Amino acid sequence: MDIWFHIARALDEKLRQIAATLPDFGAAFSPAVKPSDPRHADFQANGVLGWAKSRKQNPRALADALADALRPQLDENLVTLEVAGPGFLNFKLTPQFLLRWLEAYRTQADFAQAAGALFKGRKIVIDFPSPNTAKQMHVGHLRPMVIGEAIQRLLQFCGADMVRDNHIGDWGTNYGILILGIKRAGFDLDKAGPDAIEDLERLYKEGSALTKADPATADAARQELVRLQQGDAENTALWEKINALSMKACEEIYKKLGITIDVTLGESFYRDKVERVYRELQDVGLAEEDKGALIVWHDDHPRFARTAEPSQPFIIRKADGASNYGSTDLATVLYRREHFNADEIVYVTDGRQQDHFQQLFLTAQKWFAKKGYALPCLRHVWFGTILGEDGKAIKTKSGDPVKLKALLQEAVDRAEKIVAEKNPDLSAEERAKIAESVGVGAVRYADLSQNRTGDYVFSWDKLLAFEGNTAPYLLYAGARIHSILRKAGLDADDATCETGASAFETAEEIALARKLIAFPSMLDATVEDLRPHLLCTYLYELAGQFSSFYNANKVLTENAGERARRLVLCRRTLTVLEAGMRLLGLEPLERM
RNA sequence: GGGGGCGUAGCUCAGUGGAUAGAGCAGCGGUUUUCUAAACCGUUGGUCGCGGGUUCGAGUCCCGCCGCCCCCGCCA
Repeated sequence: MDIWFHIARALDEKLRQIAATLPDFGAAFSPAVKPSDPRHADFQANGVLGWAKSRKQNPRALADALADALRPQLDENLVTLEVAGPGFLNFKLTPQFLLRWLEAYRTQADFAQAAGALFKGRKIVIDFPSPNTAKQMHVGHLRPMVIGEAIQRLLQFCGADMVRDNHIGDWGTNYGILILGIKRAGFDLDKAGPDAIEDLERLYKEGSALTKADPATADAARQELVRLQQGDAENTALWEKINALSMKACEEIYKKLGITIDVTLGESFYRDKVERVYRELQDVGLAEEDKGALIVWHDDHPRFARTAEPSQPFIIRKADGASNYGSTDLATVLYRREHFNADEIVYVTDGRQQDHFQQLFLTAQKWFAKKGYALPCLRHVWFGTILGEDGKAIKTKSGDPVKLKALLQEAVDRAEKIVAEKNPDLSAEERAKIAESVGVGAVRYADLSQNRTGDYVFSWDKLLAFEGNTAPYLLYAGARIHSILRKAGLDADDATCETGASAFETAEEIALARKLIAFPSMLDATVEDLRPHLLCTYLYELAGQFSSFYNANKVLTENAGERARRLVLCRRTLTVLEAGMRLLGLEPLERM
């Protein structure tokens, strides 16, 4: 019998094959194998119940028949099968199976190779973090960065060929407002100091307030944008300087958060590519002029049809002739298809843009179909909003949101204090490194560990928590394993210490081993809907199982077989824990 | 009005139609001459917003309400 990497999938496949040969089942039967509550089994198949019901047969009898047919193919020294309750098939893995699995899949490379079959060779362009430039990053910018980075790492781990494209907002209305503000204030960008980004932000904020209060100013700002988009020399020069300043500020944050970016092709990159969009969409009869704007209706859609009330057209060119994000996003889909040969495009943005992306995807779909272009799979991976104390989205207009730079610095400072207290013997250099990993990791993990579709209220305590389901808890478990290996004088890469392992015996050993073999099923679930918090939950539970094991079972004992098998558990926990943490963007530590 | 999200322990949140709904924090009580106590163990705490329905089985699916947040023509 093989030691399958993906146990649930293998059992599911076996049950399907057997069922196809049985008179009461057939090829249409779906076993529905999934990880089980460990109180009952390791994996369970529930498919028999629904199948029996729809055929008005006794589920228990059918389950027995299926189990009896499969059992001869299973080595009972490795996996046992029982029928329980109304007709659950319960698979229990023996301690021997657990050990053999952990011996078969040792290194991060083994795991990556096994997982890499999922998206083998698939070209995926991921659009993140894509901020609007010319503003300093605040806590509201945290989510697209940390969620996007985790997702791109997950997809790559699963074998995808990634292009990380930072689609910055460098061509929109915000530039009109900012350019107007700079001109009116007589602000000289060449003489700007190191905090120039703060000045720009102030000018933008003032300008933004003015445009809301005064229609004439709003119009003036739009005119500045039109002039920029038409290539006006003065505005272009200003635009370039603003960009340079804001890119510099962003890159500092990207570096701190370990954000991977391959190309930065912002909206401005598509300024000479939107004409083709206007032309082709009109040629194929998708776009039409309405009140001076160019718009697309989707009459086959209940909300985006021209007859819908209220109407919600997809605007791809504004009445003043300027492009908007409809135009640039369409041009971007085409470019990603033609230039990057994308099989799939993943957009990581705020959930408030769901309508926009639905309209974008519908439009691209019809446009590509009419022109005979191959349509990439388009996915919108959206996330909830970080809210201010007032329960409203954090925005510049609602006061001064906490700057991301300051938040991260505060996190690192707090972590450093704790490191100094817990481990005073460390060098200043190592203390700083640990504080960086713990502090930044805590902020990032606090965001990632929540279901991405929910909103949450910003709070220092939440983002700077160091206890419970947090990054430091995971980092600490890893550091302890390194500590054991150090104590035993073992090289982390040398597996010879695992030789001669005896079968797992204690409840803690078995619980930890079971958690480890659940990694592939967890990865499936995480990648299916791209929900990093499932990985967080898993790692937290894994670290918890390890901590219980560590406290109850001494690893470095005199009994050679016991010591070897516990080292297998330690080393495999380290492999999975560190691989998982890196997928989330956390930097594992050897001591803390 | 239409669409989306959220509502689970005092607080913050997990929960793939499956067996007795779980964590953390807070509270209470323990564990260290032994591989890092940033830890571990025990314990208190529940009308899963309300009402129907589907199902062998519903926190989970469907319908109707209630509450909060977000989006709905020239912002992105």
